[in-house]
Amino acid sequence: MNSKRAIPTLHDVATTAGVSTATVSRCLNFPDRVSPRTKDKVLAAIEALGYSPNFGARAMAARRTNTIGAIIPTMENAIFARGLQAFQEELRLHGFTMLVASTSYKPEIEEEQIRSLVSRGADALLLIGHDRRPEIYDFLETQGVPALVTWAFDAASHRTSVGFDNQRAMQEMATEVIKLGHKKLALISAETANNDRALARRTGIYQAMEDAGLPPHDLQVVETSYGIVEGANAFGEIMGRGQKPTAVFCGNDVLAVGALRRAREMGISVPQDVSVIGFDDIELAQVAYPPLTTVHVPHREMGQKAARALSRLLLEGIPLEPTLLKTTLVYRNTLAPINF
Amino acid sequence: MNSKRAIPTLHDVATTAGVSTATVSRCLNFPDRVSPRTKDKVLAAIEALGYSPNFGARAMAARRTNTIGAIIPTMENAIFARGLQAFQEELRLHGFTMLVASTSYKPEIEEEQIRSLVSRGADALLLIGHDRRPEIYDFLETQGVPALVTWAFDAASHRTSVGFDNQRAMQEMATEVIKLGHKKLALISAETANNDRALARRTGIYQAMEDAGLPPHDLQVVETSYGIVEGANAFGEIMGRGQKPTAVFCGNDVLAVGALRRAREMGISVPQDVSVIGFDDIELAQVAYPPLTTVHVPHREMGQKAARALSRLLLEGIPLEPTLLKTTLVYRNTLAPINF
DNA sequence: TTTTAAAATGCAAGCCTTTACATTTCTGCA
DNA sequence: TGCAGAAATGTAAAGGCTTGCATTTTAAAA
Repeated sequence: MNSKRAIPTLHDVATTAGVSTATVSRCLNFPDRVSPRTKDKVLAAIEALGYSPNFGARAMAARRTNTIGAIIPTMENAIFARGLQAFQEELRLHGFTMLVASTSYKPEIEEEQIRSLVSRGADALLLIGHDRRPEIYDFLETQGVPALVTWAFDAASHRTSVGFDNQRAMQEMATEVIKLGHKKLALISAETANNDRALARRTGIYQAMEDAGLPPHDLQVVETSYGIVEGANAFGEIMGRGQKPTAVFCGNDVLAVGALRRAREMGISVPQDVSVIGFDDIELAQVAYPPLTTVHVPHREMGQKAARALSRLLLEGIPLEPTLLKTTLVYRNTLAPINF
Repeated sequence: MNSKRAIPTLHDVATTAGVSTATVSRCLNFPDRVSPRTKDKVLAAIEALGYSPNFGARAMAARRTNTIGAIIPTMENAIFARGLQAFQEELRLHGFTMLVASTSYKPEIEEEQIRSLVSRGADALLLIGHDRRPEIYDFLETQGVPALVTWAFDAASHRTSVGFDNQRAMQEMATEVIKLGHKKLALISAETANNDRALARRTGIYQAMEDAGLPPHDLQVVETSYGIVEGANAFGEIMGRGQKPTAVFCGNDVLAVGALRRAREMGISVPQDVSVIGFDDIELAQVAYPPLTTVHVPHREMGQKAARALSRLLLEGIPLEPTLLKTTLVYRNTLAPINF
């Protein structure tokens, strides 16, 4: 039947509409530069043929794609989802399309994905965190693809970032916790290798301890990969040891929710027996039981600002500017003073 | 400085390595068809130049992209994430790359995304649910892009699907609930317009009621959009009315978790005062408090099988085959018999 | 009407790869 | 050493679109 009907091209549309390919192309790209009558003919032909422009050819001829790539560690949880959603929505307003790729927190995969998105013609890239091989940045430079770092902020880095200060945020929280009398602290951290955010958060706690005259060395740290179950196990490990902490920091809310769950299973009351602190303030944090005390990160704002910055750069040539976003402490029900 | 250095092309690599473009191309695509010595030279040139193949040109010349597009309603929650992750992992094993796009549950955006992915050269598409305008399917046919429907199963549809029977699954659950003595039922449903899964789940409950001799008309239905907060509000609305149900079904786990939360806030005990039932069995369901009774959907299996089916089609020409996956009832702590 | 500028349209080159086919270089063996 | 066949490499066309420039049509002004 219709089996081997060839895919319609610009040329087919032009023939059907009785115009040149240039006109069809303009009709698609600059509708006002075409007379209404012609436009109608062309659109009718497009509709009749079921034509769809070939992106590759278009990208090659136009040397841009109106596409921005975002490379995130994982889509499996909400941490990046919300910010990304905002990023996409804002991008859409400016006529850009977002392409997402995920890396499972593996640097090799990240490099692969960066190359893949660049080769797919991404006009710019959104990256998470600063930490990657300089070769990658060189590559991006060679390819002329601007990249914006988010979810972290480092004024020192020459890579522009729109993000927040992971270390300071965690340090603020830790300072508050210490003020409440907690001295025996533990941290369930995401893996710090290749993850500057996790590292910065840990450093923030060390810093707060030092400032308070506590030996940083005393912080019990368990590193684990992402996931509720992983958080639960890490919590079990920590509370199973001799030296039980009175406050357990978690590198992110997902781990914290896991900790909360294991606490319940172990019959440990939060916050009476132990305080649990999260990071990120994703939806999960409010829903957890008890509702989680955590550090709020303005994910939506971050996504939106990142999108604006990139559109401005691409559309108007306005250079990227480092932007520091404020985090806030959200007190809910998992943190209590010691000996209350 | 390095400002206007042009982006390196295959041709540049060829010149640098002192070979023809054909050789460079082969070096990239069929490494064993090139002598080791030449390969070294070429790879060195590629490295030195920071070359990255132009995807568009490649797609155009090769007439395939090894890319499969997935279009999902939203990335904001875990419902699609897990299945998609599995889909991607399996795809990767077969040498394909996944491209994701999301639609915010809006049919117009979905159409746009379908066109966008097709025009980007997706060799095939993964779609959620059957329900869309026939024109879209015609378009896909014209473009020669196979599409596989998931998250739903309809043997009657001529669009092949790898999924589960939403109606039957919900019906089974409802039958059990009714067996426990529940007669006053409510449903917090996702919006059923343009969502055949939500519709099927509702129908499942109606069916179960009818089978049990209950008037389907008695089911209190509140439709709401996605989100924990929305679920909470819907629950509040239902429990604020005169006729209070003894069991509240939820179209998905996210809504259910919202319901649970609001119940707690209202001082309503689950399951003593009211039973709450979810759907999907995402991670959230286990973590909720109390752990949620729900319908388990084999998301990972679905993603994996979909990926296999598509790879087989693209690589070996084996036609897609409808595949029905089994759901199971997961009893946790939010469902209890009436008058217990 | 005629003239003139503006608007609409057409022509054709160029964007970067892959690949069928042609040609050259090896390899092993007589 | 010479030769056939295999392996490696090169040549050049094709693929679909955009866009600078040239040409034609339209509209407005005279």
